[in-house]
This record gives sequence, C-alpha cells and structure tokens, in this order.
Amino acid sequence: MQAYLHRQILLVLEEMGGVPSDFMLEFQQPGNPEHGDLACNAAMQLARHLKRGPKQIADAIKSGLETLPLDSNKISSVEVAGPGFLNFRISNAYLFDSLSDILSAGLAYGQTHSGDGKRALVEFVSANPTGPLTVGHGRNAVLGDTIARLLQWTGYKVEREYYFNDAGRQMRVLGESVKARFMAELDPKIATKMIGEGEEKVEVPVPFPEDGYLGDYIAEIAKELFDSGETVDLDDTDRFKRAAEQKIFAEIGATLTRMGIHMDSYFNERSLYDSGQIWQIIERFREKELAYDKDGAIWLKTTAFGKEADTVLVKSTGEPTYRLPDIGYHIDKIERGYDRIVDVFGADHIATFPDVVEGVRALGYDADRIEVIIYQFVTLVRSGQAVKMSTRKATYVTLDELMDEVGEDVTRFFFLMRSPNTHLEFDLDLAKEASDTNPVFYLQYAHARIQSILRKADDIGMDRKSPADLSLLSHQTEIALIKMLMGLPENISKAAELGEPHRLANYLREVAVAFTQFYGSCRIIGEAENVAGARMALASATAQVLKNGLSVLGISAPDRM
RNA sequence: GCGCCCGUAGCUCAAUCGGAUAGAGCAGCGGUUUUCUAAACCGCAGGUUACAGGUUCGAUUCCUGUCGGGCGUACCA
Repeated sequence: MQAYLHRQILLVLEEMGGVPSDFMLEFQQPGNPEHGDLACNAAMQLARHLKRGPKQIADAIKSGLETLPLDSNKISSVEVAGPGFLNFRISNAYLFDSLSDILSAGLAYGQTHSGDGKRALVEFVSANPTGPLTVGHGRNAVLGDTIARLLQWTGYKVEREYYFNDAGRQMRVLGESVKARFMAELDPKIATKMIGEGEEKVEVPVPFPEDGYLGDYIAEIAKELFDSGETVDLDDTDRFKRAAEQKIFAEIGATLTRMGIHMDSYFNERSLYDSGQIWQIIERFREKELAYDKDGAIWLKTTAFGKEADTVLVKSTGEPTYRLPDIGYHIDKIERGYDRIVDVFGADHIATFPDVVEGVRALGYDADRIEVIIYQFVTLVRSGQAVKMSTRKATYVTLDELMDEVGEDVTRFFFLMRSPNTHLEFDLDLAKEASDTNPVFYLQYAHARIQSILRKADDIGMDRKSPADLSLLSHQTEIALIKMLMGLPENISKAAELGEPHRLANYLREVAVAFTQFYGSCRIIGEAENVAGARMALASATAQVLKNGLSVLGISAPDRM
C-alpha cells in the first residue's frame, strides 16, 4: 500500500518539478484515527525548496493525485489537514483482501524477507559457569533469544552462540571453593573461620578462599563428588573446577531449556589460546603500530580510537586481558561469514566493547556487521527494598526461582515488555501476586477466548469451512481490528531491525485491546449465518496474529485458560 | 574528572529513526454482566515531558549547558 502511494506521489511530484533529486518520501501511521490511515509529510518538507506554503503544496499534490487518478480499490480518500499533512484513507476493499491474506498465510503471517539468504549470529547469555543463572542473566537470555527469533522471522538463518571462559581467575576461585567444601566432607570436624563483613559474616572451612563462592550449590557439588566415591587428589584443584563447571553448565542448560532457549554452539575462549590466534593478533597490531611494550606488558593504542588512555592487552604476567580474546573471537565470527553479528551485553560492558569493535576494524575487518545491544540492569525489588545481587556472595535470585514463582511465560514477557535501554525494576512481590493483572495474561486470554468461541461455533454446527463474505464487516471496531492485524509484519521487522522486542509486545497488547472492543460490541454466535461467518473469520485472523506474535516472543498461546 | 544509558501522570513504563490534541497498565473515583470466557468493557481525574537555552514549518525526540539517578572508567571478566 505504502509502495503504491509512494509511486503515485512521485509521479505527481515529477509533474510539479522543482523537487530535489535526493528527496525522500516518508509515510507514517497517524495515532489519531481522524487523521486517516496513512499520512505523508512531503508538503511540509518541500515548503522550503519550492518556496511555497506547505498547505498550498499539499493541495497541489492532492489534486495531482486525483487526476491520475488513485485506485479506489486501495485509497478511498485524500485530505489535506493540519499544517500540511496529506492524510489517506484505505478503502475497505483493500482491508478485506488483507484480512483474507492473513487467513491464508496462517502460521507464516508476519514473516518478511529482508534477511532471506543471509546469516546472523546472536551471542548472548555468555555467563561464565560460576553459578546458576540469575534474574540479571534472564534479561540477557530472553532478549538475545527473542532477537534471534525476530531475525528468523525476517528471513535470516540464525545461530545462537554462548561464549564462555573457564580458564580465568574466577574459575580458579570457584574450584578452590568446591575443594574447601569437599575437605569438609572428608573431615566434618574441619576447623572453620568467619569471612565477610558485618552482618554478612559466614562460617566456612579454613581452606575456603576469602573471596570464594558462598552459594549452597558449591557444597552440593562437593557432596556429589564425595558421594561418587571417586578418589580425588587434593592437589588436583583442577578436578574440583571441572566438577563444578560440569554441574553448573548442566544446570544453566536446563534453565535455558525451560525458558525455551536452545543454543546452537558454545564457544570456549580457551580455543583462541590453543590455536595461537590471539598471539597472531598481537603481531598484526604491532605491524600497524597499534601495539607496543611498556612496563613488561603489551599495550593497545586505544588512544588511536579516541580513548583517553591506552589499555593493556597482555599483562606483565604474560596473561592476556579479556580484550585480546574478545577481539580474536569477533574476528573469528566475521571470518565465519555472518552478515549480521549481534552481541547482547549488560550495561557493564558499555565502556569496553568499543575497544573490541575498533580493534577488529583496525585489523581491516568489516566491523560494521557487529551490532551491540546494550541493556540496562535489572533492579530486583523485594518488600520495597532493592536486592543487591552478587553471584559470589550468593545474594541473588535465580532464574529458576523466578520461574517457579511466576511461570515461564510471565518471566519472558516481563523481560521483553520494556525497552532494553531503560532500567528494569522487577518487583518480586508484585510479580508473584499480580498474576491477574499481568499483561501477558491479557494477551493469552484474548487468544483463549477466541478459541472458545470457535469451539462453541463448531459444537452447534456452524459453518466455518465455506469462504466468508468479508464485506459484511462494517462496524467501526471491526474495521479498526482489521487495520490493527495488518500491522504484524511491519512490527516484527521493525523490532528485528532495532533489536527492540518490546515494540512487538506493545503492538500485541494493542491487538488484544482492539479485539476486546470488537468482542464487546459485536456478537458472533446468534447472528445471521453470513455475518457470523465474516466475524469468525476476523476472530480467527486475530487469534492467528496473537499466536504468531506470541511465538516470536517465545510465549505460549493457550486455547483455554 | 571522563565515557555511556536514563529522567515523561501518584507508581511502573510507551510514544512509529523530528510530526498533528504526549498514551497504556496499576493505584483512585464512578458506571456496565438474563447475551460467545468479567483474567473484561466504558467514563472521570491525573502532565510546564527534570531545568535553561539553541536548531526549524514543528522538539519528549536532535545540539549545548545545568541538576539528579544508574553503569563503567583495573596489568578483574
């Protein structure tokens, strides 16, 4: 429709002359129904170039369009309004065709093709295996997975990847924590000590590291290892680390599965060391004079990328900082040939990823393929108090606990309904008790209600097979609902393009609102057969839109509630 | 100090890459069920979009500055 109008208006503008060759026609959907279905602001933008008033220009375009003329099966009216907007009304004939297209597209309705033949890699979660996934990881996991789903719906072949490091200091401390608990299993009378500060003091076995991991799962891992009867060499700290990693990864995997998330690959940071790739990168930076030695460390000239100071690539101990493997990892992704590379990071990475992207670019790669989605932190609120979260101190709420309390669908929806770049306040008390006011139920309920009507129609032997005469739909809520349903493909592609799933969540809510308004004023069962048939078609199309939209968000669309 | 994000109704948040009268939910007040699922619908009230300038036909949106909140700013990841 927009493409059609675009062509027609260009024809008129050509006729008028004086229009700059780089002029871009823009359309928008007015929020106010009095302003029609589609608006064009060309007249206002052209006012300066044509040295005429915007209203005058709009009138000229309007009469130009009318003499073409416009196809009345598509556009029913053109109006000039406000400061010079051209407002178009879509004809009902076009709406009925669109509705029938929705029904025939079925499960595929909402798919678009801008990504056809292209590949995308979405990296997300990427939590090191030091503990269970927390609520904070949840936002990352759900955002990443949903962005991947959105890209799939726009035609991309998408892979989901989890990047992790099991070789760093964190993991060493984790292994030592398990070892200390294991020693307590061997010798229940082992001497203990207190660590932590103030009221947070905790009693732990003496070998426990000062900055060790305090969660209960550490003791569980130690106990499982002990119960297995395996003879463990206490000097083999790595054995404890491996035990912990294995168990924790298994749990993380189970949590992700429960959320409907499936990773296609796990990328171990260590492979970049084993292959020697990271050392080659240093040499390549040296060749470009972007790396140098100082104080026994190897530095990257991030000042060349506009930073205030240079940063260390390899510590004087010979150990690289995370920047180096991150650059190597992203080069690896680019070399794997993806058209789009999406990273989902928490706000704490905001200062570091530019170094990585610029480093990749400096080595001659197309860093523009890398898109970084930064989301702000989740503040957990319990009893009106913000909960300070730390995996190490075990002051966290796990994703599993959250799903136990509010369910998988609510958990996913909660993380998706807000823009990634605003802080998300997660009120646990509200989430627990507010299951009846949660917007996700509103969407699911609308879907269930439609299914209920269709079941009932079948029960009383109403005809749902023969094609309906859609032109019988004329009530304003019916027309408004059809227009709303037509927006799914655009909303999905927009959300995919911007990496902002909340747009789709908001749109679906509007669909549900439009449906309940229709439902409130138009009956189906009990109406004349042809009217009921048309309305059932509209209801089915609505259910299809809700179902498809919810499936993009990874949320179920139940048939009854 | 510097970098990034944010500041919108009492609360939690939207606002179509600058558009028309800034919208929802919750909370508040008042209505609506002999009718397909009331987990609903309708109405009322609630705003100087933190503040001050600037850019233009037009600013919540872009620019500058101020104030306030968050996250970074390690030879931690």
